Amino acid sequence: MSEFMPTMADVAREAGVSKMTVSRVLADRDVSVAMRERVLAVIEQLGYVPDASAGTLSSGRSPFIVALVPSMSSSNFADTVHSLNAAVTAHGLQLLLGDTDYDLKQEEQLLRVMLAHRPEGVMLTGSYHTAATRAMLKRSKVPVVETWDVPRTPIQQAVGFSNVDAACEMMRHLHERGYRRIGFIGGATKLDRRGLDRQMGYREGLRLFGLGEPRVIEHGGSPVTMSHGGEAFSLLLDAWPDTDAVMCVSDMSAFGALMECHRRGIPVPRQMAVAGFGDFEVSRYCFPSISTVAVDPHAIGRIAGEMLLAGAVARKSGLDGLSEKRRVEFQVIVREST
Amino acid sequence: MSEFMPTMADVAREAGVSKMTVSRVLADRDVSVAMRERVLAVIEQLGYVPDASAGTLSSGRSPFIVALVPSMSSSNFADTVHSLNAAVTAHGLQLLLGDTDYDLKQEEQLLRVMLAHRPEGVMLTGSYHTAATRAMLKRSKVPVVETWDVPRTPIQQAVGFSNVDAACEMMRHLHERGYRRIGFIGGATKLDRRGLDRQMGYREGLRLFGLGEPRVIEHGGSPVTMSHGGEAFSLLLDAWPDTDAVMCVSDMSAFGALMECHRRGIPVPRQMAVAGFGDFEVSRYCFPSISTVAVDPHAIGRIAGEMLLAGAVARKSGLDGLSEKRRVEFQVIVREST
DNA sequence: TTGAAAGCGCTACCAT
DNA sequence: ATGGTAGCGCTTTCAA
Repeated sequence: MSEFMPTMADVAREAGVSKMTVSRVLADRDVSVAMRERVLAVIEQLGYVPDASAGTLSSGRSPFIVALVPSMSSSNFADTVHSLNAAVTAHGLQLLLGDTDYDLKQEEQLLRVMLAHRPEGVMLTGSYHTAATRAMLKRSKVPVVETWDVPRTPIQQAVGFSNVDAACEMMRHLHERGYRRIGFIGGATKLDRRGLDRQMGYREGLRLFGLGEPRVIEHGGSPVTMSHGGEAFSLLLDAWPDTDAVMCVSDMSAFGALMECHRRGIPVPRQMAVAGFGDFEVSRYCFPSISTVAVDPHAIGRIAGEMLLAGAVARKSGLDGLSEKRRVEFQVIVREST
Repeated sequence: MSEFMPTMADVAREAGVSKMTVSRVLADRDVSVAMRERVLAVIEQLGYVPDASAGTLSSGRSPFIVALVPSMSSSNFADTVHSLNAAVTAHGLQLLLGDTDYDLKQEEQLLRVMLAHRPEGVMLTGSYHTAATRAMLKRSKVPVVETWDVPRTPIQQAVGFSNVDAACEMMRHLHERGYRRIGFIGGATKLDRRGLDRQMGYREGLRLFGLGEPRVIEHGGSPVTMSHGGEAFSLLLDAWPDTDAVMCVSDMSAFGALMECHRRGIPVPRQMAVAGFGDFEVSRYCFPSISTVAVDPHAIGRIAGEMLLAGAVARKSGLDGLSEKRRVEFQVIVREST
């Protein structure tokens, strides 16, 4: 087998046509049926694969949409990415995916590398970014959508919900159920702004319903894990033994807390209520099932895709910076644990 | 603000040097300190971002490693990808990630698109692929590594373990514990070959230890979910009420089965043992904790990265097709559920 | 250490 | 419906 990698010129020569005809066949433009078949046969026979960088350079059109998430292991973000992917793939684009590990500085560096591919759009997670990140995005004129949060002043477009409000709704539910000594467990890291917003919602709920001083345990890094939840719950009980409900920053930690209750023989919800956030699979199927705040990660991904596509069209028409905010619903799902 | 996107030529002119000097500064080649600083200042001031497609086209070197996984939502694959990413990022490469949805035909189509970027390497999941996939890979001469399985005849390199053997080891454990009427629950789809291999291991275990006829429930699609597990477990009890242990194709379904036991008041493991596969977080922290087969997804990703990097070097030296198989350890982890 | 020229493989544009 | 030419922005190669 030859070491040789065929180019469009090879296909053209072999088929006895011009490069342009080959290019048109691949782009599905106007070519006669006979011609198309002849060219396709040669492509097949040679095993020709077009070179994307040449195409991009020549046309000025990139096939990429950049998507930056804090973690791919989180099913929420994985779901958002999956739907975003479906949305953009339908338009012939592909995802260039990056994993920031909950680190804004790393988000900035990743973005710098990825902008070199001149993407048609950029999806970011959250509304907190470095100044350099914002500057790069502004300068590049690329369509941008921030997700999972709705900032007061988005870079451009945004789709998400208020984590503060959502957490506060869960507090309303707990209060209505009669719980009065409610604790909160979340991560120790300042990097997870959505987690901090949820804690703010908890505090707002305390004030709103007159539930006294905060009982907050910050423990563990990002992403929040089940074991963090169990440990944090133990710390919470040490600090405030009379706690009658615990609100968790995520279903993962809620599950950890719930299992710790099992181990200690604490009946849930009779003696201790447990609330989660995110509607992860585990909270629906565990026993007792965990009350949680449900959002639709797929909707976020799908809408982000639509916004980016619209932004790409707008940019081509010379229009500047769409600026739309869209909110997705969140909903307190009451299950057995509260 | 201008609509204009600066090129290397702009930087060069502004700095009063040639394009080559700018290129060298960016590549960190030999340039005098004074010159470097002058150029970097202009780059900063202009907000210049190099164009990756031009660079790729000109140098013939792509910055991409392609990674194709059945699903990003599975934490096992997410972990593998994470480690692969760490390994290749250290060498200045970036991942082009694809999600096949457990569909070999989609794997083929994704690969076709991604080969257009002339990647330096390709990571595949599993050892089953379409003929066209194999042909493309062979022709492109790109370094390839198959993961999560160790095929008899890999396309090139492979890193993984035998799912058959691993499942059989779990059967040995169950047999030693005294269980004799063991069922198996897995997915209904033929697409998950690793799942089928695990079922084969179950059947081999039955024969090896003289445990009678198979009790197999195939239920639900890919990826396997917790709810599939609960439903399949119910079907298993309907079909073979005297079952005393259930081996599950994944920790997800094992957890579903375990929760179904809770609901039915079946004590675990006294009346029913539950075994999983994959050592997911949930199996370690649930109650009772679930015995499982642990593999190291991070090791698979890291080794895959090393193999690909080695393959890229070999290719540059004109060498052809490295062919190495590496096995990672698996281990039966005994917990409370068996 | 720096520069000039050529060319990577493709598509836009204008002809025919 | 098809072809020819120019050029995208960079790196390679060779020269100074």
